[in-house]
Amino acid sequence: MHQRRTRTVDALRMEDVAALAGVSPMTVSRTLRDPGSVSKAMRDRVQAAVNDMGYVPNRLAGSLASQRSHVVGLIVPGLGDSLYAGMAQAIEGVLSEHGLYLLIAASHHDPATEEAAIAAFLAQRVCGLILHSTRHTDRAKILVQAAAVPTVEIGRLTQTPLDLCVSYSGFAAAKAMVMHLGGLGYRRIGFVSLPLRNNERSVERRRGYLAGLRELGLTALPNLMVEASPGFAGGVDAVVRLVQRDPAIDAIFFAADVMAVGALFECQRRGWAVPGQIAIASFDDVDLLSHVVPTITSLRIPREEIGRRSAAMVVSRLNGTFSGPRIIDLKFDVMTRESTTRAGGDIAP
Amino acid sequence: MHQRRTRTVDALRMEDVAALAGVSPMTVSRTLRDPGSVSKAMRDRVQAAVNDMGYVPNRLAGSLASQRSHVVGLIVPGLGDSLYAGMAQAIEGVLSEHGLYLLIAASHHDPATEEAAIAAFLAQRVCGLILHSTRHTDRAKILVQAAAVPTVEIGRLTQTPLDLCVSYSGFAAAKAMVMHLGGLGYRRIGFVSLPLRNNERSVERRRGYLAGLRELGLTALPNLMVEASPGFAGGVDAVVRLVQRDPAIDAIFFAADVMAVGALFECQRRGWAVPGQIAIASFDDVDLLSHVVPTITSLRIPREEIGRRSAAMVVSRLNGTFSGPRIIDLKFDVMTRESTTRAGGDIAP
DNA sequence: GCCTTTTTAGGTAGCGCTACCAGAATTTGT
DNA sequence: ACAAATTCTGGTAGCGCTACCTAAAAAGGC
Repeated sequence: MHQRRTRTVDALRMEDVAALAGVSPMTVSRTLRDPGSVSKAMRDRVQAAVNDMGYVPNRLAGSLASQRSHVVGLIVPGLGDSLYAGMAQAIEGVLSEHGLYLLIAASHHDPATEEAAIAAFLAQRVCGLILHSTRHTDRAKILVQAAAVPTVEIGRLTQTPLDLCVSYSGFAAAKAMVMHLGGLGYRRIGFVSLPLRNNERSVERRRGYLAGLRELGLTALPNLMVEASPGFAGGVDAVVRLVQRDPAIDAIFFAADVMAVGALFECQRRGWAVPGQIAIASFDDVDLLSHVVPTITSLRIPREEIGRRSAAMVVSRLNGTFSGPRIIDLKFDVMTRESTTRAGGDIAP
Repeated sequence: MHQRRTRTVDALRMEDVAALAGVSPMTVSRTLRDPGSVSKAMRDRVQAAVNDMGYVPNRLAGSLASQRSHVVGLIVPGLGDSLYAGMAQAIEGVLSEHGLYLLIAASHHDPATEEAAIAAFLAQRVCGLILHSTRHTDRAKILVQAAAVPTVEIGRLTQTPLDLCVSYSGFAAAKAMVMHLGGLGYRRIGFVSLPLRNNERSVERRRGYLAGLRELGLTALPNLMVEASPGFAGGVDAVVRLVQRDPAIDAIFFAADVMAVGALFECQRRGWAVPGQIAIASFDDVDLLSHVVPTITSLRIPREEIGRRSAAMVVSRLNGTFSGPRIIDLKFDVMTRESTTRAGGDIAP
């Protein structure tokens, strides 16, 4: 029984703590995981030894032995976008309350990248998975199903989730906004979305826009629909193109991101009155929208709640206390603000 | 040799793959980790078996056995803030190129919370640590030092890092901006910061402001310095307070976050000309600043580069290829924009 | 062709922890 | 006070992999 690999300056083991406390390693293990199952005397001795030595347990070993990990994987298109960052924040908050940690990867909207991240996370034996995307490669689906780990999809309300889903209806939201604009009297309502290719969320929102128009009895004019790149610049570009195509346009609904804000600024630069000449509405209620002048009408999406609820679902699955629907459809609100005011905005100059 | 815990529907093990491929588990292990060390014939057989079975290796076991993990821990004040999110994004990008994954926790600016996260991450045996804060509890310092894991601090340029540091000088940056404003002819320069208490970064920036004034031969007026809460609202509040205290104020330097933007909007609401009546300058060059009307002069901070460099340092330490200074002082730029134009801004109406 | 050097494959023994069972200590019932 | 029930603690055997070493196979030297 000779020892091959010589232990050098390695970290402390339970055995070391146990020796100092004068108990068996098992008692140390139990004290750390379930203090109630150990008598007070033992518990105190162990705690003292742990503190004295500065012992940090090895959860890798623990997870391997118990077949249970404390890490949840989250895959979002990217962290740079404040929308995803907000969700991640909410998720992290809930998980940390339950002693769980968050492993994060970016998919960059690419299913193949997502698949690689899923495989890597499952190799790390995550105990749960939260995926923003609802489009996955076949192998990704197989991997997730085989791993049999709680998995929540949050980017879009899908009726066929891998496992669980928490989101809102982008269709209903977009439609509601169009109806709202119609109700205010706008008739030539433009629509700006991110590129539709490979983006179910954008497609869904556009369907909502079209449905809204139909219900209002308006015809969809191809001239009034454009795709734009994300960010402020996309909005700048889109508003200019739309006004060129149809100078009589009276409202524009920007179906993603901060494009609406970029458009507003461009209107200010060009001296186009917002509202008055053009009304502007946005999706995704970022903070900025309620601070710009004029404030921008938009859809308030329950971002934080999606984060919290999805994390909570994972937690309850792990506890075995899960009950309730596998698909949760959260509500959104139309936030009416100055940018769509009809009576001719008398905003301070 | 009876088996206690019955293997139920557990995941595949290397042994299973080895059996199918007709080789030993060791060969499977080597094929997966270092394909070059295995003959082509074996390698192909193993690869085929892995693919056929959909085998996902257990990295928990691998890391335990090899004493090497593939996870880096990142602790930031919060993910919601786009500044931190941008850094996290850059870090994730570099790490994923090297087969490393990112574990994230939020400290909420609290050293005790940070300590807990550090302990948890070390328990997960992260192979590297990136900390935004440079203020740590004593125990946190001891833990990090004892773990002997590459650790980079990125929030502030400290001369006494725990291990490594990548940042820029908040002092120099703030001073440079004040000098810039002075050079443009502004004389009553206000300063707005986040609460100074427990925030070294804010304190450092204020020192830079004071040093700048001194060099300009201006006296620091307590009336011109205020603290404000983060976000747009803080800027709104601060600009109003400053103008009330000293209506002759001619410029305001907002030393954090998006406060400058909030202030700009409030000026627009109140009809205060920016620039003209008040010039506005900001810290942290977020995208928004170059899109608002007028665009806002600010300090471009190398956020992404801090992220990339810090991740790269961890990677090179792990490879053993690390060389170079332990402290990296990245440069910043003063981005001159419309909000501080002196000649009386002739920006399109 | 035979022996030495270089590859390549396999066996064994842990990595540090926890599940499970057994045995010791303590409490309770009468 | 003694047996029975109820704690509590300890030993053993893995969890699934990899480091290390040995043995076999292939390649090279004369």
